[in-house]
Amino acid sequence: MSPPGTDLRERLHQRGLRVTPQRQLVLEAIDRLGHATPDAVCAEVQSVASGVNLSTIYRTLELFEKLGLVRHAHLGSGSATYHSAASAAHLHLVCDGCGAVDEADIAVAQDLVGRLRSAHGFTPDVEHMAISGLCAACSKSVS
Amino acid sequence: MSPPGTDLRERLHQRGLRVTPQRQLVLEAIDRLGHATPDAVCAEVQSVASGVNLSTIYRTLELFEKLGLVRHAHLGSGSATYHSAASAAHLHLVCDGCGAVDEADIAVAQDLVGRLRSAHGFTPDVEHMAISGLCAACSKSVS
DNA sequence: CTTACTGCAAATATTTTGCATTTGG
DNA sequence: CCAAATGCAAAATATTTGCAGTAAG
Repeated sequence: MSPPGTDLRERLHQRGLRVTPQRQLVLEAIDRLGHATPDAVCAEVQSVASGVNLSTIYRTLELFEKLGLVRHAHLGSGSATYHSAASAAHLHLVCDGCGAVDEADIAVAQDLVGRLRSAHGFTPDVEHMAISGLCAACSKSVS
Repeated sequence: MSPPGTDLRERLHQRGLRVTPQRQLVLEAIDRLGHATPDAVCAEVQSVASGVNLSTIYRTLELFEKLGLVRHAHLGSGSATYHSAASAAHLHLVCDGCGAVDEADIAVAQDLVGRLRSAHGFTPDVEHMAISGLCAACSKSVS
């Protein structure tokens, strides 16, 4: 295992980009948070260091996505959330009732993926999928 | 078949709400457009009548959703899009490459729905699902 | 040194809200 | 008439951008 940050250094240097403390902080924050909106990343970063501007967070996340370090998904009406690309691929289950976000293994979508491919020629991006509905707890309270 | 607009009248009257020209125009616009953002609905309405305020469009769409006349889905990063609830239920396939929106029968998700129910106790809202990926045309151009 | 990067403030875009006026029933 | 609905303008959010100063390599 390479020490943390090594991957970031390499990917940035390859393209003639620079390793800044802000970029390292953002990447660490994402790893710690799991899923997070740009705003949440900003708050998390500021709890460690003095302060990183929100614009920089946005620009950094966009860059990281281009570099393949993070991915984003749209969970409902709010902001997009970002998560480390290193973490296992998963589906997002967003509860309309309580807003909780659960994760499901992408294997549960295998059948769907196959059907969309053959019937529509469409190649779904399962990691990016957000599925809304009602979680176990909220299903009960409705019925 | 009842004449168009009858359904709207009934549902509004039932709740002591009023039938206004704006509400009729919005419903007609949604029917004509298929899928549309609030902004697009506004433009479509204004192409027929003189003008309906955007705030009114938002308030009207929210009301219609409560009444079960329309539904909305989040297709990618942009605004939510609304469509008639009367039209057949479907999944939205959004191409990351060209932005095209295709529709798939909800039957293709039957397996996924069952798995999420049994494994997570989660009841997905298939109509609301937006699936991103690459359409047939864009898949080719990438490879 | 060179130029990529950051912070800041202003510009955009999107959706919501308060309130005076209009209007459906 | 009277409560509901609309228009308008302002507020709240979310995201992007121009630019001058800072700092990585």
